[in-house]
Amino acid sequence: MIIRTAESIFDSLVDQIVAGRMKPGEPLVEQALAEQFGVSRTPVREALHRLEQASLAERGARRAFVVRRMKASDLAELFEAVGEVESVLAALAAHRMTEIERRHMLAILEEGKTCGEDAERYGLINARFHAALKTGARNAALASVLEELNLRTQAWRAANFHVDASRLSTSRAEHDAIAQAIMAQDAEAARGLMRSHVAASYIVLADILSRRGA
Amino acid sequence: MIIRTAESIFDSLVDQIVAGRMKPGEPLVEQALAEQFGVSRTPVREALHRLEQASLAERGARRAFVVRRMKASDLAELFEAVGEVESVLAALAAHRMTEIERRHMLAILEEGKTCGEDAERYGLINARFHAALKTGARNAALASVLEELNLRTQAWRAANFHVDASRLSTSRAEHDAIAQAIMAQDAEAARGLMRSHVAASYIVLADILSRRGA
DNA sequence: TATCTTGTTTATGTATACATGTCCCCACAA
DNA sequence: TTGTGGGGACATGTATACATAAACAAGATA
Repeated sequence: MIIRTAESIFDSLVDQIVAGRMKPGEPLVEQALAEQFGVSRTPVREALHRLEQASLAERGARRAFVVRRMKASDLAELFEAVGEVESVLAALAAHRMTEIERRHMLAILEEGKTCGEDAERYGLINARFHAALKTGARNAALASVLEELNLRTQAWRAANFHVDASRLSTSRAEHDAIAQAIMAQDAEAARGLMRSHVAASYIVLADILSRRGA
Repeated sequence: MIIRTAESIFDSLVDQIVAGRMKPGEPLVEQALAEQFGVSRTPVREALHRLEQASLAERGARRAFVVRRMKASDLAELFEAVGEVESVLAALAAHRMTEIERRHMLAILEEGKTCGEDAERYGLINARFHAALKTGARNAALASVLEELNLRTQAWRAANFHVDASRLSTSRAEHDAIAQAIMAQDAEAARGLMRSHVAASYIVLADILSRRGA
């Protein structure tokens, strides 16, 4: 990828952080990044500020930016927030999805069953399922909020990619249950199921992290 | 206020937009604002980008920034989002507030009853009540999300300040009901009551706006 | 008359130089 | 030994000049 604009620099940095190639605490110095990307400090500077607002970077020593460090409790709060917002979207989608959207949602899940144990491919299907709910909820403000929160969680999801893999069949079953509730237009059931779904994936992730720490 | 830094420029612009002194569609030109504030374009530029991220500004003609225009449907979505997030916070707070926090919350509401018809003073009490729930929910991620959403609604709240006034006694009763649910640790009741509470204030606001439009 | 081209205007985007601020470290004195 | 003050390094903050992109208008051409 050729880097020219501030936005592409932002995207590139997000990629590197989310993919775990830049680790928490690692310094993000304007001058160094500017030379690395072959541009001046100005666009790099803008990218770093956007990173800070996305909670992917924070101020470290000497006011310099560093890749954001997160405590375990921060991660727990973040996943709780994602779970709650996704739950709301699921509940709204239960009432608001059109017939076409419902069928589309079911088709996505069917496709997910053809993935077998291919975790990477299933991950894409998973994303499409959640995207379908986001659209079906008919609320751009909540959708943007969720995207912002997800940006933060992805740093962990990527670093601990095998969470999805270990939960693959469980996750499929949970998705089916959520879809069923939505088809029945049972908003409260959809909400509760989605909350459990997100919480379950968090628990696996937290377990992996704590084993590493131990 | 003396304007020197990018952050204070941002704050100043937020104030002017939120207070309705800058109206939707009004252009925000870097050069003009720089001269007005007595600084160079650089800090103004940074402030404008932050405004865009806060959804208070958007791109208009000639790629220039303008104060964000909102359609009625956007406003409805926004209030729905606020209502849902506040509901979640209320539900979490029902389980998590300490005894001290609960007493503090009740004290705030008692103080609200001494305001009489002083809408401005009651507005402050109102803010403190919602802030107490935000703290009591013990989730910084959700709290920051709510703050961001509220930043957007305030542009309307300020312009239509008398919404609070017209609903003063009703609002008090709703707050009492929410507090009661929280004291009883009834999360689902708190959630539902809070949702209605926000929806009710939106309905009044929308009514005022549609009368103006008519 | 319609449209395509091109110049001008107006705004943002980027590069570079300089200003400011913070933290570290070490000298030096109580 | 410890506390304190100043110099220097390093990183961000700001000012200014130049580059670029998009929209509008005027004029040439079919």
